[in-house]
Amino acid sequence: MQVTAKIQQPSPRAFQHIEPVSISTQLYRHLRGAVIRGELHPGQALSESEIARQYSTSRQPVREAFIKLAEERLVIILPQRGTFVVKISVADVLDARFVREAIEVAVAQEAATSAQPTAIKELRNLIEQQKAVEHGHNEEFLALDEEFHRTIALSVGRAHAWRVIENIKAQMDRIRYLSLDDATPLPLIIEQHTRIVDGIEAGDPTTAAAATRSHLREITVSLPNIAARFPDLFESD
Amino acid sequence: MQVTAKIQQPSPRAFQHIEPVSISTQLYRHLRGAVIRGELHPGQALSESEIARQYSTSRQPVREAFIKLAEERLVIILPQRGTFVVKISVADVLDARFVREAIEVAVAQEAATSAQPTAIKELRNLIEQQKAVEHGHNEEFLALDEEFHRTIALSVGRAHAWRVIENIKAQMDRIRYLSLDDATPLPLIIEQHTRIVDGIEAGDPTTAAAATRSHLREITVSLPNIAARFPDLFESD
DNA sequence: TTTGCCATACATGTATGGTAGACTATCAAA
DNA sequence: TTTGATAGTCTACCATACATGTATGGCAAA
Repeated sequence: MQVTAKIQQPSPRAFQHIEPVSISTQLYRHLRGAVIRGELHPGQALSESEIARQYSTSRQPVREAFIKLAEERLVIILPQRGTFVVKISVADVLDARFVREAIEVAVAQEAATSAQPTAIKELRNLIEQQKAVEHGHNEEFLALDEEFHRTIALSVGRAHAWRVIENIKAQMDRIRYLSLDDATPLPLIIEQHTRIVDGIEAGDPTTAAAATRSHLREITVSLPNIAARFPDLFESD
Repeated sequence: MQVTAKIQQPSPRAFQHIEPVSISTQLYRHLRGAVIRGELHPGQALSESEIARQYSTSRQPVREAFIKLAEERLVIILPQRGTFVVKISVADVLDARFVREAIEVAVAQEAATSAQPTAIKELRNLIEQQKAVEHGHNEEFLALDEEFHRTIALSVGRAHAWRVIENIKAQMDRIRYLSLDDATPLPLIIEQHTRIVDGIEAGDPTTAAAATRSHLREITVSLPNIAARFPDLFESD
């Protein structure tokens, strides 16, 4: 007799495959990075066929990459007119920052009450790596910075929360790349990171929250200056 | 002599057009609603060609609608295998709820300090409409519920925050549609809404925050029961 | 000079055919 | 009974052609 497993649907396998990254996904990642790093300028027109030529592919994968970028508000698709890198909006960045603060503060509080020692060790380690970044290697620092924040979120199992933050960060990182040299000094950022971990390790949600809050408010200081320095890259709002 | 306006980029017009909604966008909205309402069952396979036939269009718009749904984690696209309505994951819903609480609590606090009287009037009005919903017309109530939360966010200019919540809500609403009849009683929800507005009107961020928090925690009570009642619709995690 | 029409080029949107990979059913061999 | 090979059929992915709306420059008329 056969045990008939009730297969209600041709549902996806539990096993994961080594995902073959499609062309459209590769394009998406590539273009996303270029927009965030400012290599593609806010306001610049992107052409499906032009990019298809550049990457020796057809328009379709490019088009699908555009759709994903548009979902993330990094480009805007105007039907029958063109696709453009969205200009940065001061109001939008501040709104995004607000959301990020709300989420990360909540995550920090949670971490302070339930983070494992291994996670704290990992965070300390990341801070050491941040200290070791040589002057001028800002991109390297940005990667470590992102990993720091991600580690906190994942340490308390908040993968979804991190996914949301990841999108929001894209908008904020565009600002950081504009002011790589004269933004908040790295030692100050590192000190703020240290205070956050201190709060978490001490099991003190209030301190961890406050440290996270003040850390994430740095951008509100530099943003107006940057907007004034690069008026062409910003929405006139 | 001609005044040459410096047109630096072929940037998009400031004027908005009446957007001609593309087929792929229509499909996206349609399918999104169907997934949230549970008309398309978690785990169910969707086929590009099948849906294209149903809506008398080609596969391409369907495909692009799928991509947007996948970005929202409502479907999962497995290359060369199929596209499936994602099963509901208890852990994911709880994680989404966590994020939503973080954002909406922050918004409520802000509203308590800076909401305009017209906004409060609008909120009171929405509550009255909620009271007027006849027994059994739950979909109508859900729409008013969504408008209530959106109104709070927009009253303090947090459009971006609302956009994030809108995505998150999709996951949570799938649960609500599963338990339309025996979920939290409507009068209780209305009372919670009232407490939130009371806090906002009183200019008391602490009360507004607390009211929002407990309101958004309702789902944690009903979720386990629902998951136990519809095991097929949930990820086994 | 200004205005309005129109040809042209270019944009995204849609339709369709082909390809490679993944699953299933079938059947032969052990 | 179990295993393995294979043909057939499904899928998403990509390439290409066509449809349709938009921007623009030239040119004739006012």
